Amino acid sequence: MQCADEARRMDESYKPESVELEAREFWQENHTFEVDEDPGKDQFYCLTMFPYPSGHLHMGHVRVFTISDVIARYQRMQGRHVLQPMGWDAFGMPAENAAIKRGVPPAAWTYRNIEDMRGQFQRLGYGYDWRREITTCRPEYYRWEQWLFTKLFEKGLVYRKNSVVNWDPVDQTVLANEQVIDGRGWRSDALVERREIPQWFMKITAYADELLAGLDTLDGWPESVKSMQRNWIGRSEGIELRFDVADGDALGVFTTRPDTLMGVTYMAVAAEHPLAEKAAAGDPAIARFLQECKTMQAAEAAMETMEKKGMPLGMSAIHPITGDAVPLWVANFVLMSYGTGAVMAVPGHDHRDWEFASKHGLPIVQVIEPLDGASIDVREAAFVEHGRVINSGFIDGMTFAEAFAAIASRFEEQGRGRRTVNYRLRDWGVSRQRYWGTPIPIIYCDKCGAVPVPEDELPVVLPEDVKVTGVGSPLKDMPEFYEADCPTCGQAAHRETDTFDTFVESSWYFSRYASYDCNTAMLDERENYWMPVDQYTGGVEHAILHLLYARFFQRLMRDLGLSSADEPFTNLLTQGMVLKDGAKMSKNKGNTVDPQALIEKYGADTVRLFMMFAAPPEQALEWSDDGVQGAFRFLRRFWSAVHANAGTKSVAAIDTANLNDAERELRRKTHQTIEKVSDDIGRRYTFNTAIAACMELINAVNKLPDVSAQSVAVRREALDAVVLLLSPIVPHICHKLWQVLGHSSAPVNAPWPAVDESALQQDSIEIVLQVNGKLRGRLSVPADISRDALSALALADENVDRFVAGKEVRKVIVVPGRLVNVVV
RNA sequence: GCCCGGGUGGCGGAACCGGUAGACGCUACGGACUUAAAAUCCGUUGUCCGAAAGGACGUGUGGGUUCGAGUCCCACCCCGGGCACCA
Repeated sequence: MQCADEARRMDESYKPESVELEAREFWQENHTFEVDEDPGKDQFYCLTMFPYPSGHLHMGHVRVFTISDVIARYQRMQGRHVLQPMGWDAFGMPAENAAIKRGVPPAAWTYRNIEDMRGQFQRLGYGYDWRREITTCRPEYYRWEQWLFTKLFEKGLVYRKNSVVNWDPVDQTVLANEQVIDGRGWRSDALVERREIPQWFMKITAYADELLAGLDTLDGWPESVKSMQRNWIGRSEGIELRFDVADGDALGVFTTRPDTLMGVTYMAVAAEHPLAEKAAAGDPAIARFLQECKTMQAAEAAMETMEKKGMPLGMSAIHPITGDAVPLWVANFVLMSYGTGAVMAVPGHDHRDWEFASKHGLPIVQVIEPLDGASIDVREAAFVEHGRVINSGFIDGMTFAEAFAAIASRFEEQGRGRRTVNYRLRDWGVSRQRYWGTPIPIIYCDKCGAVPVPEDELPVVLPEDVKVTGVGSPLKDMPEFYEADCPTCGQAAHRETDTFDTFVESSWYFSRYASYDCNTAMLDERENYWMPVDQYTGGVEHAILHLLYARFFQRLMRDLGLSSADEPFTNLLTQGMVLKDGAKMSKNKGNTVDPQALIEKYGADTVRLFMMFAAPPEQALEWSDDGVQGAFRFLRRFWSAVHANAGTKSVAAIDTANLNDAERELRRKTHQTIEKVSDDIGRRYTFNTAIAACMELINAVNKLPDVSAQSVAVRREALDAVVLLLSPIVPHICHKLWQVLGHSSAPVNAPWPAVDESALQQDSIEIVLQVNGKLRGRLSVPADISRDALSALALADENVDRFVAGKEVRKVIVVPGRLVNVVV
């Protein structure tokens, strides 16, 4: 007897490892997640931002891939034909750093990491079509990227120009912003210098207006992301005008505030501006200042927070209206690469100009007054809002728009300026002076210049067996790589040794999953079946760069006839970070938790459940070991609740007319839960509240212990529902429990449960009673009660009466189905 | 500095359209079971006053709108993400 009990208990106890293996084998044997194009089916493309193969899975990965997998599995149960692929963003700096540290070539290190991580992903039960796996460092992938670049070259959408990099004078190498710490090289500790070198650019600005307008069509994107992109593109209407400089030079500037033109009291140019260099030639102090400006980081954040410095150049510009002399300064915060490298300064009506003027004792003049006539003093603070023009001669009294038009027309007549649109967005510099990246397919010929590598010579293959030292790219020491014949004239030439920014690979991989094995073109007609991505999920840190570049590439591919979609991602979900002790999990901080160890201890379902339960996906998630334990406990309760109710072979049909109150209430709860979970997973992506609702339902099942046939049937209905509702989140345990409940199908292939509206009906509802907005009582009333009857009942209530107590009732507010508020 | 978020019990969070603040879970405490421990189950758990009934206070800070504000408006403080070569 005891032995039999023991045996049954063993059988019924939850053992994640075997349960999860069984489910995984089922999916694998049935090729469950392998999908091909089927025009008769409603397709759904569910994609996660692919990972960099760092070698170890971290909690951030588990979180984002689980979110996406839950959505994919839910959509599948909705009857959609779901594609969920996976791949590797395999080029990047960490491989070079590992190579320097350990002497392993980046390629070998990367491939090894991919093997390790693929195994970990499979253990987590994600429903990927692994046949479509993409690895960006493989020539069969990047050859198409090289091909695209040569097409863009032909279309004039790429060009070469000088631009600024961080130069480490000791290591003789270019540093990434991340490698500059407090203005010094991370390895050499040398003061980093700004250096201009020729680099390739893609004309993203040619698409600025379209990228901006496209945001209005992205109803499935978070407003915050769209807003960040709008501000990043930074479209502004203004005028471009020319200030003459004393001895024949001219200074072009752009302004969005021509109405403040009479308030210009000085001009500032960048250190690299020709006028600054001209002044420096005759003045050692200016030359020293320009030299000082070179030891400055390229990052905008560093620039904006540094001390604003400047000095007069001893030259003047001529004000285009008054003809007055305006002093010319050089300033470290004006950048040669932004706009014209010069700004007109209006300290009375611009914060930064005001600060600089105050510091250097430059005059501050008021030329705008507030429309409401409020009194202001520009000596105290800049007034930056639009207003009415004053102290400005022919434009006095005008509004912003009137003054803008008047100034623009005058300059256009004089040929001194014109109306124009300016963008904050700059063209995308794609050259990197690094080895581990896609070779830029260009050959430099002394006679023919820069020549794209012809299609039949692609791919330009990156040699993988190299020694990385950290000083320059190994490609520069490999004549077998860089020696080439000019494709045009055939004479000896040399190959570009720079590689692409790794953002280039991630700007089109989503399309390639559809045409993953096509070796005759970048994309084929299958692209049209899957694209655009229905649901894209990834870190909010990619809100601007990656997502903007991908939107740009989508348009490039469209304009080359490779795709018909304007936008690559219809719906976007940005997930928050995983924190521990309030800080981002990172190796540096030593606060990481290894997902692998947890999976071994509790199983994949527990880890998935905790991740989805601890916080809604967009928020930061605080790690908690106790919370993981709690998730495991819940799965055990879930397991035993199902087993406790699975004994009866045949379950009676539910006779809805003959349920007692408790049974009817449990049924209502079952269908309320189906309704809520469908909305939480399908629309709101609030997986935490979906799980909470399922927990409540299981608690309610356990509280209905009656063994009558109808009670058994109602409990089974609830458990059938909850197994299906939780199956996208904890798919392995649900796969097993579905069998335990006597079903021969698998939840992954089952339809999503439907709500029985009649089960939701309620005869009486609870109404809250308030006096002056404070809760004073509750009332159970018929669901269809009239407003007047409700109002009368409320006033008659003794709790309400206690607080009304003879005072005059001024108003009674009735919110049907919710509350009555008596105002006295 | 600029752009975008966030701030609710001891903790993670819930409250979806301005209508019961604290669902669900964790922790802690009390109890049951056990020779014992673990596991499990039951109960309590925002703060203060009160024996209780009940009351007052309470969503970063200060103001405002409203019958009613965690939710809307204004100002401020703190924390996080991004700022173009980390991915």
